[in-house]
Amino acid sequence: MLRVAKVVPDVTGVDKSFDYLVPSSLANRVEIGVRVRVPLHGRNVAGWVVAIGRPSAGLEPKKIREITRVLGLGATQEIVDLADWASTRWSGRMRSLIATASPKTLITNIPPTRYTTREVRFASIAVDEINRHGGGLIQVAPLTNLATMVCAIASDGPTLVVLPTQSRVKLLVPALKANKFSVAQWPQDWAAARAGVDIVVGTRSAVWAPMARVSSVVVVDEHDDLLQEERSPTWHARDVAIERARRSDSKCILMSPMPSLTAREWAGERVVVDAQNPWPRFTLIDRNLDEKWGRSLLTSELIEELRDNSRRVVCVHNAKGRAKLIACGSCRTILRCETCEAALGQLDEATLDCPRCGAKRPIICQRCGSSKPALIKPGVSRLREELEASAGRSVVEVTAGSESFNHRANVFVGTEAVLHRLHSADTVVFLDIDTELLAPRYRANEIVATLIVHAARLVGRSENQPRIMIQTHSPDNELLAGFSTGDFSHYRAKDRSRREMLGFPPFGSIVRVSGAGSRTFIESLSGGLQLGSTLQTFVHENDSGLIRARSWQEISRTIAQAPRPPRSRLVFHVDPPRV
DNA sequence: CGGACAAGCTGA
DNA sequence: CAGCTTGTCCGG
Repeated sequence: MLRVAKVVPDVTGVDKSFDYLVPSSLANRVEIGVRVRVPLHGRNVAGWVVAIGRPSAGLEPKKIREITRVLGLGATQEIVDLADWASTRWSGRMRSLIATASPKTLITNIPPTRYTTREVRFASIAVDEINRHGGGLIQVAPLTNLATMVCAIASDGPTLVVLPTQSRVKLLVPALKANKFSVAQWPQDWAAARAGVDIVVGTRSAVWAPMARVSSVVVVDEHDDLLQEERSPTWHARDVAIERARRSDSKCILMSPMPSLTAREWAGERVVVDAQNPWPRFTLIDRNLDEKWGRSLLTSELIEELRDNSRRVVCVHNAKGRAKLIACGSCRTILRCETCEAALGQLDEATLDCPRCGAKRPIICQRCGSSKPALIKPGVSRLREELEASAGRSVVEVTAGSESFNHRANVFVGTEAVLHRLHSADTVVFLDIDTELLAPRYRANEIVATLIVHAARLVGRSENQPRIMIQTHSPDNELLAGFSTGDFSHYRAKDRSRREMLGFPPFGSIVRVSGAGSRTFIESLSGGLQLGSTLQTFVHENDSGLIRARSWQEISRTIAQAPRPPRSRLVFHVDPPRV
């Protein structure tokens, strides 16, 4: 019986596999996942072997060409299968997923394995408990020592650790090595990871690392949206980790000080709270109470803090992409959507509309009934000068773009980048958390939580009464209230029921469709709705649009089966971080 | 994607 | 009808 290798070409725009004969000279090197060179349409292209089997039906045997060369190692059977699942889950192409798992340079040899045997077994009560559950969610404190916990997990077998940022990878790797574990940093130590080491560590792409054996897959700060790929396919490292562990019968351990709803739903009863280090002290500042309400970001409490020369203060103000807020002209309440609480935008003279869920209502304040709106747009250009004037000491501006700045200064102001660029502070002040909180994203809450976790870590090492100050017009917001009381149960219940009602993930699935032909494509879907379908569609003016359904399976099936309009180039963003 | 090829258009 | 553009299809 004729056997062929199915090859996915490494060519953009080609989304299928092609059959090739395996010449006997290469027979011992051609296996699932390897990178090969093949003739395709008169060109020689690289690609990956994704299966070995019988030729596709209807293909004339004499048309089948031979693999030209084996270039090097790529993915493994496990990763190819996982990529196949993910390409369905996020309606994307195999190519980008397998490429993520492959080495950036040609690698042909696997070095010897380096599993160490240790006399010391690292212990952690939380890890022991999560191991008894066979994996789950560890709700850590923001300052929990990560290396200790990973050492305990890795005492149980080869471990894959996924972190949101490169800076945390760089901190963790030496700490693990210091404890005599063999560590491969992804992606630079690709060969070592593939061969087998105690711990593989990397950012989100590491979840695709081919490894000889895995006994635990750990996702650190699983709430962080950096774990999701922005471009299509919009795979999320947390979800890939869960599936990878499930398929390989290993443990998936999610860690976060502010677990996402998805993680909590997945874990169910398998939650361990590790709260050895508490959160820093939170102060909510109600901007509504300030005399110069709505104009100045400088509340009296902030000014008091700035004038205390013993404190190193970091002010966070996300100026980029900030939306205008509409407030009530008489009672000063921010006009919000009654359904989902996002800040409303103004559609025309008389109508407000919700950029998050699409609800519309006349301009009437939900609190006092006034129909007189007022626009708030806090000035940003003079913010640093204003702070400096109030503080009576120099204030340094830090942005993602600013090359160097004076680290010895003691008051800083910047966008959220300031939280990453500095290493210590006594106080972090969120000058205006509302623009984040009320942003038209269904995960706005989680993004705010991520910012506050960063802040907690920044002040974490302070010996000088670390604190986080949050200026807001919405002090009753459940999330903010949760931070100030330490009790998030109310927030979680509300967040869950709101998302369930609106059908947002994980209680439903949303796809943004863009690219040529998306309008036609979406309209054809809504035309042929079948009985029992939960599909909803919406087309924007710019021809991109949304498809929603009760599950990603229904979304995936619909996208796969629906005919593509001619000349279309559709791009799907499934369950993206922002809609 | 990018090459092949067919169909459509133009000017002599 | 050669020479060119535009659109569609297909690759093993």
